[in-house]
Amino acid sequence: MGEPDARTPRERYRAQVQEEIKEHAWRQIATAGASALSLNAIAKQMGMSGPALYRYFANRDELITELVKDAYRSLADTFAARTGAGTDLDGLAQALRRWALEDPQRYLLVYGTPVPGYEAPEDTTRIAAEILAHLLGTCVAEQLPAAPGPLDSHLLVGQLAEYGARAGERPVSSAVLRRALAFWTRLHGVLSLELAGHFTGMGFDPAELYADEVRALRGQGS
Amino acid sequence: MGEPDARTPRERYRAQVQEEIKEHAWRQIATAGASALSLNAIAKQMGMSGPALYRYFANRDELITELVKDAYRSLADTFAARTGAGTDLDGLAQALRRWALEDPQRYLLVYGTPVPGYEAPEDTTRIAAEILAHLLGTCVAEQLPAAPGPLDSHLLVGQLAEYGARAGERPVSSAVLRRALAFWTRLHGVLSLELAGHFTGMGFDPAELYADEVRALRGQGS
DNA sequence: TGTACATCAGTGAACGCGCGTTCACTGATGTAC
DNA sequence: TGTACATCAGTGAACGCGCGTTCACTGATGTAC
Repeated sequence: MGEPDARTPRERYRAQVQEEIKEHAWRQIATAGASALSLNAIAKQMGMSGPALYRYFANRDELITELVKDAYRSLADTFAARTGAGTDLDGLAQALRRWALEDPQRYLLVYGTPVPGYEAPEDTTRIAAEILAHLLGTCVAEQLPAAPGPLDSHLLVGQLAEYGARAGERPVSSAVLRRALAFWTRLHGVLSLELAGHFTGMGFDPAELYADEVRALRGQGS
Repeated sequence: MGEPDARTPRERYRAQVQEEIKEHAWRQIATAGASALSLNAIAKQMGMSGPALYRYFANRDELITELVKDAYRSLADTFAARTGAGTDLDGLAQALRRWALEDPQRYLLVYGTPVPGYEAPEDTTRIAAEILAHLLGTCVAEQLPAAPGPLDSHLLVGQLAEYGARAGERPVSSAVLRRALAFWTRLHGVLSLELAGHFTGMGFDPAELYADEVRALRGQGS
């Protein structure tokens, strides 16, 4: 610990306040959703005047962009930590679920209904692709049973390959790609409905449904 | 045509204006999302003053509730029309996709990220259960390959049974229930990601991914 | 058929509120000599 | 070490806006006798 901090005190302070703003933003999103995010409200909670925030973010959209990027980054890191060692799909799936339940609104901010009028900048989609690449890489490494599907996208394979999705020298067949995408969509299906509260009052445990889907994807059962 | 309308002219007029308000509301939701729905804006578009709308809806929440109910009702009817005759899962799945793409925001309003602060009243969840019951009924009728799963919810089966989910006298096993739920979550997974634009730029056709999932659910391929 | 009354749709003014954002300014912190 | 200057964080007032909602009201439409 204690590699010397190259930043000036001002820069450190600046980064710290910026972080504090984001924390309040997340707390606000957690209670009222992303569309209710208000700069003035954040400022008030921090004991500052509204305009002060414009020292740290050009406008509301830029703050949201930063939150989206942080969310993607956080999930990408979670996946990266997993794919390094054990490389099991099970672990990846459970990590995803834990990450989602840890902060539902964070999950919904990136994978839920898009904020109307907000357009994600290019670098966020790059991180999103990196996340998908981790998934694809793990699918390749685990040699999943890959049903032949018509899905064929050299474009996507090419995009994902940039992020080391190849996992060794095994080539990515379109069947594996299809499998990885199914992995994504199925888990998202259960997760998003659970987070939206669509299973409440139905008398079963969403975790079991989730586990079932993981099992089906790995080839035991359908 | 032409069964006599028991309603008075005033009632007919009232219903007509109410319908017109909803249409404008949908158009607004389609462009800016549900959280941006504004009574004043609707009134302006209709050439009325804002307060006039309070003759037709007690407040903003009641209007949203009505829209949610209409959306559920619409999907339930679509399913009902299908399950009556042919009773095939394929048709049901395609009908769902068509219904979703026909008006993406309508789909997202009921199955997307919940509007923060808005709580769905009991009768909407009843229609939602009816929709699920159609699905379960079709699963039972088609005798899907049902992998044994731990999912067991007499509560849910009981709820769904009220809406004629039993489909003849075949009992609903927990395995079939699990299958029906997977049907729902998997299709929603593909659909919601597609509607949110998460597949754009990836170079494949979401319809194929969707068709793959339907095929897998029906037992050909995994 | 005509009159008296009740019902109800719609208006316009008003209330209080919070929003994003700009602007000119003050005061503290850092930098250069 | 001390002074002169530049940088930058934060303030307070202000702008224009749209929101949901209430209220007292006008005027048209329907109902009862």
